[in-house]
Amino acid sequence: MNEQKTTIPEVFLSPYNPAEHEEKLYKMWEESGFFNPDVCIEKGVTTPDAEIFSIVMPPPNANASLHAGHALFVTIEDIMIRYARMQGKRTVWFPGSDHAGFETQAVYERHLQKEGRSRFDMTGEELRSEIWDFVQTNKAIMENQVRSLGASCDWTRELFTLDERVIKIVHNTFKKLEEDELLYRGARIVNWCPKHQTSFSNLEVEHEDRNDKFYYFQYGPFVIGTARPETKFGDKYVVMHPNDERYKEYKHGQQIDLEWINGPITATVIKDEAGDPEIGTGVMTITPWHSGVDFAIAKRHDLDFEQIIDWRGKLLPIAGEFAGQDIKTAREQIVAKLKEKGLLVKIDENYQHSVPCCYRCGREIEPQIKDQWFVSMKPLAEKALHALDDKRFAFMTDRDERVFRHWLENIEDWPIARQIAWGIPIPAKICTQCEHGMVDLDDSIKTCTKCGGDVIQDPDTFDTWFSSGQWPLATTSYPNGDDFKTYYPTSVMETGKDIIFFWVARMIMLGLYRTGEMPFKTIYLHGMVRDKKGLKMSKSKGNVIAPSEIQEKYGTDALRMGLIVNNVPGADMNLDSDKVNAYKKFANKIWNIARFTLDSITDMSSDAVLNTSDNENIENNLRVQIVAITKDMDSNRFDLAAEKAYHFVWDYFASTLIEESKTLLASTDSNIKQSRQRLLSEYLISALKILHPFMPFITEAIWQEIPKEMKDADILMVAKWPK
RNA sequence: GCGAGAUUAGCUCAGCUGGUAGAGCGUCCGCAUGACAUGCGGAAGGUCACAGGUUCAAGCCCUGUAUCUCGCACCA
Repeated sequence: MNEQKTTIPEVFLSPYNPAEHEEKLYKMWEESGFFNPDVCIEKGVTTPDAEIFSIVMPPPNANASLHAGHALFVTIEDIMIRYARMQGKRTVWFPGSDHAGFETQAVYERHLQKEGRSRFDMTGEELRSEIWDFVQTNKAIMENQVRSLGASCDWTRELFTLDERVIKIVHNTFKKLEEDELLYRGARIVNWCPKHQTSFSNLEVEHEDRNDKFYYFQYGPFVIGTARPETKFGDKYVVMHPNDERYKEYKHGQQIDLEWINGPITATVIKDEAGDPEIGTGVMTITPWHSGVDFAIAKRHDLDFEQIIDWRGKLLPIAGEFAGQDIKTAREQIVAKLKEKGLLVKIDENYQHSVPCCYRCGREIEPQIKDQWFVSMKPLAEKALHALDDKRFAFMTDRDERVFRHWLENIEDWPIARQIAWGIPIPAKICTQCEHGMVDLDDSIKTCTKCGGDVIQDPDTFDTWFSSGQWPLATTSYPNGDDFKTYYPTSVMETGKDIIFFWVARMIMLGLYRTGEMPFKTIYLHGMVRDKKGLKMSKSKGNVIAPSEIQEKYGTDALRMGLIVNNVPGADMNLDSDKVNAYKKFANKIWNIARFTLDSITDMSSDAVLNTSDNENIENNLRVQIVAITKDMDSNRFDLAAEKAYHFVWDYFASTLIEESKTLLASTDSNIKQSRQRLLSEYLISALKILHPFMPFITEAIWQEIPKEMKDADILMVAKWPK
């Protein structure tokens, strides 16, 4: 120990203990007001005309604790924000939380189920009110977890997706879509989940590959094939390709009497190009109410529509003796009856197909016809494609751009209503007589504008993604807010690649639609966080890693480093606690570097002159590292920047510089000694700054122990990025 | 069916515009050395999936093959 002086603060005498510092430091940051750019301007940390850097946080669902994916996005975005702030940019990060309509309701329904209750025994109002309370509690927990991760977002600008401001924008968009004739209400095929009793967009439907039986039945003179005999009761149209030579004797519109499941029927021949001669026998019957393809054929030829299966998945009276049966149990019995009647030709036991399922419960989706609000997406998608062509925004990686483009070029209209209580109500009236729907923002419509009949409030709510798609508008207070004028378009949209269509594409389309401008300039999509073996985390596998547990065990800084190093933008990454532990050790290393450095410095004045070799060291070593790391930061390669910083600090600063300093500091030549002290001081200051975006807590904890004369700011968070 | 990505040390993965392979963990040997044993010094371990090609030079570029993963779409 150096006998001359003992300025070393006592905290350094024991290893770095994250739990001791993190909460206090976050409180200090939050109370300093520097998360808020207005305060930064007021206190001279940044200037009003400084370059703008803004991010809208993907609002976590207010229905559960944070998972590893949240920890990843908070880390990446906080790195961006802290880096920008240290560069003196006018920086803001808009936090928020999402009511997550269907998701939250589904979570809450499970709670109800545990209590032996069901939402179907409650009014929408009761359900809404209970979920509201549930969400308030979870929202607070979630926000504190975001804080614990070190997120330097501006809480004074926080927003919830059910706040008035959001609802107003969403309602106005709905109205504008109607005025621009981009909104229509019509009876179309929807993806209906018989369990959740709501419709979904195509994005919410998952396809499960299955091996099922495929049945061939005699249908008059034809043999038809189907995997779903239970839908066939109403089939009275037989479709084939117009050019199929095998069936040229049959004419379009020709009627044929034949025996079918429940007795004789009259079938009509339809020639349509949707009939693929290559599949099965080239002949099919159609069920327009329960199939999108069949629906389209029926529309083209103005055919009848009949519902066979009810909203709960049970057969309707058209099924005769099978009415009331659940379709899952009815199938075999129907086949048995057809066999009895001699109409079963054969069964292919090994038919491979993929079945649409509810992404949440896995139950088979039943296509149904339902009157729904749809948004015409093609005009909106074209605007987005033009913006992409004009390079008004860019993806970090080309592959994201290709995927995005492909989706937009093949976009389908968007059903935006959900039959659930938890969400933003659709401001519309529905006629009880003619089903006509009327947009009504101010509750002024009392009778049907079409038939004069009675109207009721539309009981549905918006698809969560319809409101989330307007999130950048809401957070910045479109259209008149100062934030909108200052921070829109935002600099970067950073979110998971799994929601590129759900969210990113919708924000782009709706943002362009409302403002004519892109909601953001750069899109950074991160991959999924998996467990240490690369498996998807799931409760059933028991491999879910809760960020809070990792934080407690290794510290938040270590978690952040574990999430960022080696994590290539867009690629999935594996979270391994051994890796996080390595960064816990690194945190302790930094701690001891600071201890050694501060202990070595006897003279705090910065006027010590660097000797030639130390000066060269700064120029050829420190500066070079800073430039390299800054370059990685500027290209959003935080994985590389973090790794460089790690090696620079450990392998050079600690292993080389400090080791050689031990002899130099003992020199009797005061110039050598003082020069060395100043060199170490510069290294420490720079290292802390470089590491701060990645490891904000420990770097700030050390910064707070550094004598004022040595530093350019009281709080590291607002110190200047080194050059 | 359309499209994308992956294949590098025992494990999990980096390697940015081509120049004799890197990290973490693990393994082996040694060590109290003005901070740190959450440490220090050292070592072993890779024909960079395979086959061709371009180049003075290829893990990196081109062609093909194999295996795996993911996304989208369709299904009578």
